[in-house]
Amino acid sequence: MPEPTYTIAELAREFALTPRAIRYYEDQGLIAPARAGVQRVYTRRDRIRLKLTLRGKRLGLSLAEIRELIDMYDTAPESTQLARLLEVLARQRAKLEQQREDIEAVLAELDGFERQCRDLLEGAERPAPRKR
DNA sequence: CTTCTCACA
DNA sequence: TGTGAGAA
Repeated sequence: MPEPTYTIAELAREFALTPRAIRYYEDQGLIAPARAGVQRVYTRRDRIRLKLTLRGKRLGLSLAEIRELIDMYDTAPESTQLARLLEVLARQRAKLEQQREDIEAVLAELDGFERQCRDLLEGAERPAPRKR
């Protein structure tokens, strides 16, 4: 059985990406498909790397981080790879928690403004009784 | 289908 | 982090 291969259009369809995005990932060093003349030929291995790339993206990792992890996938020993993965994940967790703090601060400020607005509105609808 | 470039968000 | 257009 020969290796199954894929065209860029096939992978684009399978992973719901544009061919352009896949070429962009290649530019960023995440995949390195072979060529048949000028056309890219993707092997099962390229397909796996693309899948790993998308998993990294779901975790919110940068393409540079994903590239580093993917490179280790076929170079560094697994223990090294897993240790590095844990570092990246810890940093990502810290980043998300910081974002959550920032969002909560803005939400609190929003609460304050809303309260002021409602107070003003109430004042207009039910004006203070005039003195007579 | 390909490369490359410029522009845009 | 991508996209779209246009040239070749």
